[in-house]
Amino acid sequence: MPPIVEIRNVSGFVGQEVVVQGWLYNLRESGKLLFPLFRDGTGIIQGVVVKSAVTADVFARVRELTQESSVRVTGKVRADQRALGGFELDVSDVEVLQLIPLDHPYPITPKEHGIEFLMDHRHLWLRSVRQRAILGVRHEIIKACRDFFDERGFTLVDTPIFTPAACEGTTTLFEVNYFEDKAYLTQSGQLYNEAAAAAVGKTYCFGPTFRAEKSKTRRHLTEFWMIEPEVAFAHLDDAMTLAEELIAFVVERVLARRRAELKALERNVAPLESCKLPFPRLSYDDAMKILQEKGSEIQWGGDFGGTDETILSEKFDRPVLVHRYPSQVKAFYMAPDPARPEVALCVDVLAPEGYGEIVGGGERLADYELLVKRIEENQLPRQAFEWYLDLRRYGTVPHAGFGMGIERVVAWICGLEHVRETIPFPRMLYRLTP
RNA sequence: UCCUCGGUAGCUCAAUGGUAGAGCAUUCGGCUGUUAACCGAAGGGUUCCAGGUUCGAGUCCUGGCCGAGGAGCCA
Repeated sequence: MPPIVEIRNVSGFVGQEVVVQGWLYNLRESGKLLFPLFRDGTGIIQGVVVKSAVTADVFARVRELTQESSVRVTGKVRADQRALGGFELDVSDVEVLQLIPLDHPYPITPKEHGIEFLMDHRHLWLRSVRQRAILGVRHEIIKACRDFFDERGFTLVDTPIFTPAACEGTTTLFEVNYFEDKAYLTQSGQLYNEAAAAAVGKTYCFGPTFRAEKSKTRRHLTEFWMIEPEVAFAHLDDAMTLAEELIAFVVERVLARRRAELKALERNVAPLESCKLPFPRLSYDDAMKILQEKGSEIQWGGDFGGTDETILSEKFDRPVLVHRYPSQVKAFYMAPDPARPEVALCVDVLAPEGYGEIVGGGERLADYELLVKRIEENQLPRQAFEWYLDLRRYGTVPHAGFGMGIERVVAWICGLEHVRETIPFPRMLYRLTP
């Protein structure tokens, strides 16, 4: 039996008989010729079936193949200028694993579809060229993040998904029954990261996070993945440097290894290629001046809206770091600036091209008394945070970190309109299936 | 939660209150190099649901369901 070959590897088998296992992507016909397109998850290759060269049985089997029917195809690989990938398969035999019947055909045709239809068929939509490209870039981004931290001596410490209380107290949590108790799905691993940082020095976690906010925009999911580093003895500037180096590393990695996917997505790579270090840094105060000059209604003390973020990011050709927001708009655990206690030692990174905030973080409040005060001011249940206060009772040190939302990074790097395409099975305000 | 828009063939969409249509997909026929193939023919409808107005409703009115875009909030 000829070797089973992945389509992406056929170039090494020119002139040889191989077996390709996959699905029928499309079928064109011209008289006594059939041009079936096969895909196997690694690529697409066009088969050629000449009526006079195969048995009537093989010809008939290929001719009646329906879209996405599963097959095992035997044929000889041939280089051909006319073929899309440069290679074709001269089919000699086809084993049909499943012929999808005509009375319930594969629903996603190679033509246009609306978003509701596609989202309802997300489990099948993933098979399309475009979605596969996005999955590939997402994989590369996650791998790059992990490599970045691993190469710098960080230890991955997983944080829990069931949590007893709000991490930040500001956003809405998903509540679940936990035997006789209530539990909440995590909205950030950060508080646990701070414990881990005191254990291993440099840590990061990577996992799903949940927000029960009724946000309905192109930037929001109710379940999304976040990578969160936390470093003991680090200050705001260290966190900012770490964040910009991470982003630059990820972009460079995708450009180096996923050009084909970016091309399939018709992504203009010029804006990505300009993402060189260092990134511009802007204080909240300076950002405010820019926004007010541009006619924004925003007043000092308020957080930026989506339009404000777009105005700011359009001023630069690479991500911009905005630091020292007013404490009142930031979480209780943010350290105040000793020089100006009304602002927090925090940073947001805004992606270019209007993609908005991809990173949020900063220096944490290390002082026990101040942290107690902030917990009380925010009317958070003190008891739930006793373990967190322990971190300030037993050898507290300055420390800083941030969280980076993977889906927004994928959307930006791929140049997508909406984050719903960046995650295999998006969970949104009005979308829980499939 | 609020604002705006939408729901008609498998899909994408048309249709002054007056016979429900097109393109694509599907099936059949034609073509020995097709590239979202092309050419010809055919089949395909509970117009989201429930009421109401009208001689007559896909179209107008009321309520509901579902979805999309945006706002606020966030990554």
